[in-house]
Amino acid sequence: MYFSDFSSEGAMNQERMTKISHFVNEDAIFPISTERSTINIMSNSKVRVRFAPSPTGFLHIGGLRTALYNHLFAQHKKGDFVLRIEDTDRVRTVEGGIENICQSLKETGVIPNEGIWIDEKGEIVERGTHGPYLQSKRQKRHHEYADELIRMGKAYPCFCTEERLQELRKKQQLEKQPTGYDGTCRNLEADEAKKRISNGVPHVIRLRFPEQGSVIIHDVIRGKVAFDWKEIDDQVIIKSDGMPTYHLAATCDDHDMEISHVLRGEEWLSSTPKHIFIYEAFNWELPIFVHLPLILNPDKSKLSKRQGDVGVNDYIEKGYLPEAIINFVALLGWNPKGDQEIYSHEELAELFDPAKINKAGGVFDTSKLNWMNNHYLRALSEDDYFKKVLPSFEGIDDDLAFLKRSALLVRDRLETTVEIKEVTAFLFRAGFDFQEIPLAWKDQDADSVKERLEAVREVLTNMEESNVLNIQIVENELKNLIEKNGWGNGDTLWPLRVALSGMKKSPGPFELVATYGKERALQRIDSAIKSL
RNA sequence: GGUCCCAUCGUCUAAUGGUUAGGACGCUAGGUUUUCAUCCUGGAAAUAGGGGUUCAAUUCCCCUUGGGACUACCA
Repeated sequence: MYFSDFSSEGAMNQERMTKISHFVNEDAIFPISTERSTINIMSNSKVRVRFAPSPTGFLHIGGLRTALYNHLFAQHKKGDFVLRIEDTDRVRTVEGGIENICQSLKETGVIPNEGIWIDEKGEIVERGTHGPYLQSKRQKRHHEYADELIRMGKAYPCFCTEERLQELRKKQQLEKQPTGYDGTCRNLEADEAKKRISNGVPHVIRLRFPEQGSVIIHDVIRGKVAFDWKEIDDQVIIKSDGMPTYHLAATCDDHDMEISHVLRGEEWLSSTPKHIFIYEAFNWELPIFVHLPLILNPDKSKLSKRQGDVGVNDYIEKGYLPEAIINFVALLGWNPKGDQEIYSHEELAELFDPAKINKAGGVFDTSKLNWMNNHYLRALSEDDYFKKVLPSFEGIDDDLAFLKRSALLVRDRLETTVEIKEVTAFLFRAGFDFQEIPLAWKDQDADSVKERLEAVREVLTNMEESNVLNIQIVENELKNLIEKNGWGNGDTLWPLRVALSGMKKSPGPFELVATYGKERALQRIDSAIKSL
């Protein structure tokens, strides 16, 4: 069985198979006699998971992790990973949201094999046999399900106005009462309801939850979680504009798309009873639920803008490598055990196990991401490194070879690709102010500095260009010079380094010489000598 | 207010009914070095509190405290 290695809950599988009733004394709770729908699906042995974001904003780090875990699980199980877009909220939908979600997933390598995707031309396309995957296109189906629910007595039309409900809520809050729908339309006569509908009275459709008893959710991460029905509000499933709400749409779509495992954020845990109610009403087989711990701001609230960048594209633009982002995000809430820190996407897929996901939320703290990004930057081949980093040099200098040497010079100390411009700026500066940064080492006098720099100039002048570009040869030559004259490293190398960098702290003199090349290095040294 | 979830170094985490509670990032001290970074070697740093169960609890149970999510005709 595909769920057999959820090692945590052997019994859970048993229960899933025998399909326990979640209702207590069902007949008493559902007095309206209905035929139970029997749309049983065959037990699907293939793992099918989905990431179902709404295009109400750009893909953020939390969404990426949810998508990634779905992806890793699908890869691990050789199952399907579906991307569905939940665009049922017309007012909050953001222009370009779908494109951004697809693009961010694409750039980080979290690629679904079914559903919505973006092609090379940037066009949104749909792939797969369970479509449409744009939720708004499934409206007809959602209405069929809603009608069926009404027929079964599991849902009812509600004519309460938003204004009245808002006032009700306000009053409840003021009186410190639990907020919730007061059930005004719950027991409306069928004839009366029909009359109002045909008269065009605006209405929504609500689920009719049991008034007593409880539901138990079996969650892979959290085990059994119980809710009392009486705490749960009759949920709107069709809005007055005819659009379904998440609860109906996602549940029905998951079923229609034969989703076997629902991996989603923990914020959905408390509405899962509503979804189970729908599965039960239709006698559908439940998926396995995996509610992921939240990713948190530094103050431990749910991750949000306001407290820093959270968009995946923000991090891409800042110069974080996809491998680093994926590695970091994967380990935020899950860990394959052991002391390893660096994992490739393939390794993650190989090792991924939902049963080992943490319960507690995790703070998104970028300091480790920086370290990781530096690690991946250093692991890149030179060519790949140049591809990532050279665009930041646009318009700075025409000498490509020099730019490449400059990029290599600072590679080890780079945390993100975009900071390269700032870190290498001194290399391209016209001249330095040696009044500010002393060329002299400790209490060295000016004559000594001059002597050393002139000697270095002579050595470099007599070297072949190709040798000047070789760090090791430069080092050998200059160390010979120092030894021959009985000088100290400090009183020769410090002035040289400052002459070349104009800074107290910089890369070493040998690598600087080799980065500049003969002509540029000599220019720097000359101007330093002149300043003395 | 109600419901539900959660709790190991600052952060991400590992571990077990018996451990000097491990690793990583960050911080920090020293070494290497002309400076910085790298690199190497150290250091500080955690089981929220209180009750049980047990020979033994950080681990299992309960309570408290703290944090969080949800509480929409948003997802």
